Amino acid sequence: MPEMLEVELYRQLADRATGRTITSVAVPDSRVLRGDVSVAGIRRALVGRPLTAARRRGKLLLLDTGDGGPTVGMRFGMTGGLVLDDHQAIDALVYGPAGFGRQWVRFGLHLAGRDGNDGGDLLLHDPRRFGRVVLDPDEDALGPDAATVTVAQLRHVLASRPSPSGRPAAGPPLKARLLDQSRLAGLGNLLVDEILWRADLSPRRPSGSLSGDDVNVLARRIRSTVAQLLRRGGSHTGDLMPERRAGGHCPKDGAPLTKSTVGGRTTWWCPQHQV
DNA sequence: ATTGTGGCCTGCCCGC
DNA sequence: TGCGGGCAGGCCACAA
Repeated sequence: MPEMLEVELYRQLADRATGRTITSVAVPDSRVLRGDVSVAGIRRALVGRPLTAARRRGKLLLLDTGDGGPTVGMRFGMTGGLVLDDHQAIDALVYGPAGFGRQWVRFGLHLAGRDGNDGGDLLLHDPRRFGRVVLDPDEDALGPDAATVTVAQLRHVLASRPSPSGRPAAGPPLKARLLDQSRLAGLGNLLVDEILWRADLSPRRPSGSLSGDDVNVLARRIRSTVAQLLRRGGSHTGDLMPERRAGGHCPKDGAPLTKSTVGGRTTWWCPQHQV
């Protein structure tokens, strides 16, 4: 998906619809509901209710409704985008088709403004159909948000249960742990590669092998990288990104980058300084 | 129980 | 130009 930075931009856009009332719900492709609720059910739950807040946890966008209505949870998959009043939060996702296509709208809330006049539409635009809409998602199934992760929280994220033999397990690769949304919410493939590159840590390092200082530095790197790339405008604005390709070199020391699969995802890193 | 794998989907880009 | 293969910022069900 869009990672947490893109979803934060979606949240800021959706926040402009706070105070408007849902007058109808469009579900051109019911697969977006994943069987969690019927089209009729989601209409009953939402029509007539006001949007009261736009929140985010990790990559999950949360739209609260008033008058006892549910919270609408939106996940954006790999190519999902949010459109409000014909305004796109992200002009073109790096791995999605550029621009807007009416045929790629999978879900829509038609809105009325406070004065009762036409209040526009909030649309989920998702060519690849990996996005999902759910009612009242279990927010606590997600770990703490990466934007504000503390050292203590990160220590818990990286900790491994002792093995049956009693000795502490080395744990899965560091990158796999950072991508596990149930332990830490928000980081995706590009952000993790950028963060580990900045933190001088190999994505293959066993997650339980970090020293106290390592964890301290990594927590700071996560927060600062998230903040900086959000200011720059998204997950694809990292310093490693331009070199994340065949023949790419480390912007720090010029070493040829390594490409491999770690945590099930394509991973680029510098074998020279990431250890 | 944790961890790894395949599958879900579609569009784009590259090489033949 | 046309076509096939490989690839993609995520997540979920499933197997070991």
